[in-house]
Amino acid sequence: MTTIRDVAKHAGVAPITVSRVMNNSGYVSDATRARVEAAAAALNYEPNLLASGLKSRRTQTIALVLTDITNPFWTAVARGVEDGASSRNYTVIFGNTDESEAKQERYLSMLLRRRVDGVLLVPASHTGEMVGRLRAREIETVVLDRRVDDIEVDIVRGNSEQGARALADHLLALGHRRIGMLSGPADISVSRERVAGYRAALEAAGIAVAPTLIRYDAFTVEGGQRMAQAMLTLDSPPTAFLAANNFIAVGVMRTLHAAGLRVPDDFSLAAFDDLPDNCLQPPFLTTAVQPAYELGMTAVERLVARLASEETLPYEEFVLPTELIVRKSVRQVCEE
Amino acid sequence: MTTIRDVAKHAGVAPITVSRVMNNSGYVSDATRARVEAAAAALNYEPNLLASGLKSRRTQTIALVLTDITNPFWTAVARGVEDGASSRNYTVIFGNTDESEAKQERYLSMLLRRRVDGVLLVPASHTGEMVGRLRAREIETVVLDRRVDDIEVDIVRGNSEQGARALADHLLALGHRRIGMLSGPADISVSRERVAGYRAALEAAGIAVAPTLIRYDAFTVEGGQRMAQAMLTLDSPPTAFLAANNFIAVGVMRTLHAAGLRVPDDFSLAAFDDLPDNCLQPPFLTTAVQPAYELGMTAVERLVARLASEETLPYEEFVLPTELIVRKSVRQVCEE
DNA sequence: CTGTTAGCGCCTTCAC
DNA sequence: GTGAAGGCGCTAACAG
Repeated sequence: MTTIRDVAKHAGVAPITVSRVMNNSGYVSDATRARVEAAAAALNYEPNLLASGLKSRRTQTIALVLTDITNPFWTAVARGVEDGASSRNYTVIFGNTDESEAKQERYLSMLLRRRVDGVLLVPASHTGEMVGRLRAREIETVVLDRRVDDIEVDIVRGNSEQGARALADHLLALGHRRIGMLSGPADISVSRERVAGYRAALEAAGIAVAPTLIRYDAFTVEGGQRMAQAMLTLDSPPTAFLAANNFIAVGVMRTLHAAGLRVPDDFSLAAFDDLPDNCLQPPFLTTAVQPAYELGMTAVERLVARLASEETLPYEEFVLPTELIVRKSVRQVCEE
Repeated sequence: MTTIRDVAKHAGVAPITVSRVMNNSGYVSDATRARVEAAAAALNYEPNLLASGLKSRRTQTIALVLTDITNPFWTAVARGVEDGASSRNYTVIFGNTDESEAKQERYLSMLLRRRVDGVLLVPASHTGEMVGRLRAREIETVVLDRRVDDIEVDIVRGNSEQGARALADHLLALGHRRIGMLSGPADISVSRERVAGYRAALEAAGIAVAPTLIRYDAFTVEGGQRMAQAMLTLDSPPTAFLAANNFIAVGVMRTLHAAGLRVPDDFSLAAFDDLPDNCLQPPFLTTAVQPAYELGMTAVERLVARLASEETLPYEEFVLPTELIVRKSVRQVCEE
């Protein structure tokens, strides 16, 4: 494998000059630059990023630690991150935590060993501990999707409260008065914010919030099934469901379908996050769509800006809007 | 940041002894080992993988170069790769080529610079050139999903021909005689193999293969739409479609739907690759399902085995079976 | 504009 | 079982 010294010799210059040409750092005359570039090309030289990272303490690597790449929402985020990173000459390494703090812990150790420049973190817990530990090692962090307690940090997230509010307002406007709110784990900020948006809508409409109509469970199909099942057995069940994410919505649909009930004829359904648009039937579900790709892209941009900046930037929160897309899963009700 | 020397000092040993403890290499007495481990823990020591990689020439990193992580098939492969790699202490870096050789080229250069130990490659072209160049740099490669010409290499792929054959046989058994084969780009091995499976089924059934009933286009929804459209305008259109991947199937469904035609009432449809199982309606499409996760897992396993092996292993081809799942998109025809 | 020196943190080699 | 020396390939800091 050819080294910087080989190129230097071939071009008749010192290794550091080759370094300056390859990195566009410092002054090099055009003539020298040309000679070095020719030599590098002739020898098929590829700089060793391990060596340069060891010396310069910058690895041009960022990590994306998320819950599960298999969820289409996160897939889109990951694609945004990868596009943003590779166009800025960063490489992405990624890991799935499956919401497990133990797995997150294991990844963290790996990232420290690799001396990544920065981390995009979807925290498995609501504490800022992980962020603090990264910062102690001088690894910049941008938190994605969720808030964390007790620490100031850059955050890039969709506007959960506004999105949930829009969905609930939409259901209310169509006459629904008993709306079942099916949320995610209670200790994750997005779950609480989506419930908060729901509450705000009901209160603004002067409707009492019934505790039995709010449930928390996993952000999964199974979670949605459990919650829908529970609500169907209420004395006075809801006329509409507000699902806090796409998988929960699928669980609701499956539960209703299994019970011989139809959407929107028997129950209305509105959901947070879109489903993959490559499903067979034309899109049907009324949703509040977060800009997943842009979330990923924004997060890398902020991280890279922070890495490139001389002075330390103030910590900011980037809240991207959520868009209400009305399709066909909600019907108007007239009486109740 | 604490180094191996700090730990050595703290434990009263030489740096090399710490190295031996951390890597489980060479003999270390239990007492010394305990002292070193205590020191490492006390100092929060995380070995610098850049430094160790520079010296040892092994980075514990593998790359996954695929077409587009956004396709649920590839997402599942990626998850399999990540799980397999992280359990063996490898980190995965990934890149999307979007089937572009230029992008693939750019990634390759990045991977060389990072001195990755191995590459899992979904080649953007059918030539073995990329594999050869990696091998020239002593980077082990396992090709995923596709075959390449002119070079021996490990390949892990689903059995395209068998899967297509099973789908075609199924359609034939239900009485279909005119089956439209909608395949991917003609220069990708899986496209040709799926057509080959289709041909074999027809020939075994003694049915002439009509050239107008075979088309090649992109593995996308748009490709599926174009091909379906073309076949609908034939003098005698097919009664069934065989889509060579999931996106093409979606394109077919959309085209038929737009034309007011229904599946399976008006046309039958069978497809290669499943759709994400989180679509709203219960799974409907009859498919030949490749074990995507296992493909990824198998590929890492082979790569890691190759990296760990003293002698050079023979190049093998791992062909995983494809499973026919009969659902509701195909109906029986009686006459023609 | 270009070069010299030194060292990043670790592991290979060889010695004891 | 343990250690000393040296170098992996690169660049920061300082000269000139």
